[in-house]
Amino acid sequence: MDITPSAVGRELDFPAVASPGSALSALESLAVPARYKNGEAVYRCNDPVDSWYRIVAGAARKFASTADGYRHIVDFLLPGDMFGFGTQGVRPFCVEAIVPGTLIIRYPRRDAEQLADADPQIARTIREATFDSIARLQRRMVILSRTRAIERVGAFLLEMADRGHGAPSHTVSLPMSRYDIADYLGMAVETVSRALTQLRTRRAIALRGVRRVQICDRPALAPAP
Amino acid sequence: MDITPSAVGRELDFPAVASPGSALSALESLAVPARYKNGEAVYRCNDPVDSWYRIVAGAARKFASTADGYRHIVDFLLPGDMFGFGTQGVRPFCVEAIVPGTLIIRYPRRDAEQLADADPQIARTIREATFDSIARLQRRMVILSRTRAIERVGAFLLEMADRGHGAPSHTVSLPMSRYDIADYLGMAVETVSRALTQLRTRRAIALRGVRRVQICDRPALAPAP
DNA sequence: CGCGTAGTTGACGCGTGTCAATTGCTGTGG
DNA sequence: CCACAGCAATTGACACGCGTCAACTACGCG
Repeated sequence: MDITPSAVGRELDFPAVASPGSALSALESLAVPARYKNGEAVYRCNDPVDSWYRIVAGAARKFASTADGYRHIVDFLLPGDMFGFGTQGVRPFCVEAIVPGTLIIRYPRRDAEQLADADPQIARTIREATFDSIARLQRRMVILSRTRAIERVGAFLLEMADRGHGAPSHTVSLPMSRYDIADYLGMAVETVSRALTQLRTRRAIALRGVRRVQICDRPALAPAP
Repeated sequence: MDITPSAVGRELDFPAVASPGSALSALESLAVPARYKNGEAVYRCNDPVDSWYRIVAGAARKFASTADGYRHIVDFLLPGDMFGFGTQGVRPFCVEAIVPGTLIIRYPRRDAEQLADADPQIARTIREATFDSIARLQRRMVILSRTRAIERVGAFLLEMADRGHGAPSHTVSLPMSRYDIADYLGMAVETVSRALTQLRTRRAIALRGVRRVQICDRPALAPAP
């Protein structure tokens, strides 16, 4: 169910993201860190929006579930990502840790907003963080619109490779299960598995352990046939 | 696809806030209006980000095109929507008008950012609108992840109905072509057409003209089957 | 009136979802 | 330390929905 101990160690050893400038250090004075078990909820759907978050180590999934038991993962949260932004109302999604010992920092929303109001530099930092998250979302929409399963999985692997901070880009560690990947890409688990083996037989990737992928032929993963 | 991480700038769009107040009227002093013909480009991929935009009348499409001729529409821009926001880098997407005589207002970016830095109220307004934009994008991702064609089309119609400002919510006007809808939902044109006729035979919708849809059975369009 | 594009409908093959069985891995308890 | 339980992951068989190719209709414009 969990990833191998060695992989866990690597994830947890991730250094805190370098804070750009002194602006963020003011924000850091509000930080409230916490650890989460595998599957534990960071916040739930319909909870009030009273905090913003940043993930330091481990991984989490942001998802929506419909009445008919259908679940869709909107985003995977990796070390360095900020999430949970919002000003009022309630959470439209749930967030759960998917790696044991996931470390997440919480910023009380009201205090953070006061800081942003007082310091244009902080406001600008927050603005750019949300810009990043929107750019990521739009890129992902292009990926999701792809109809072919192999193209989706290939693009997903490339996305994870590019998000893997610091690590050599040709080996990707996938902290999430195949089921999570399936709910993320909007397809069946079996199709994810089949796409991976097909990519492997094409020598585009190689599996180093179940949740470690080595990218051998990067252009083969890009959608242009 | 040609959306390489390095090429992706920072861009976002969000609907105009309902309560502009005095803050936004300061922004309005920077406004530069212009009209566009059908298919005319507002800006192109890789253009520098030197302006923000707001659409007043007509409609436009924001899309990415890949080397293999594949095109994906990331967003439809309707009256009231702001778009083209970003701080640096180049445009990751193109924007084209899809209705003749589309009226779009342009805000020079540097001046607008200075306003945001000087006035926390403007910064907050932009920030909140950005959060809304993220919520909308994530909601759309849930729609796109649906595998069934009818569910996608149904959710799309509901989305357009909810975005239809002021108009009675049970009749939706679609300013875009079937091809645009197909590229937006990530499926073939024929499938869009078939889904519409199937929804029509189910008495869920009725076509009042080719691009006017009356919603008869709203729950039938909702994703729970 | 004829042309061009948008839109619809039909036929057919393939890819993907579904159901089912097997293997592999992890953590637990004897 | 081993055996077992339980889940993750893979692989196979099969039906069906969707993409593709094609033909036809509807509408607008010169």
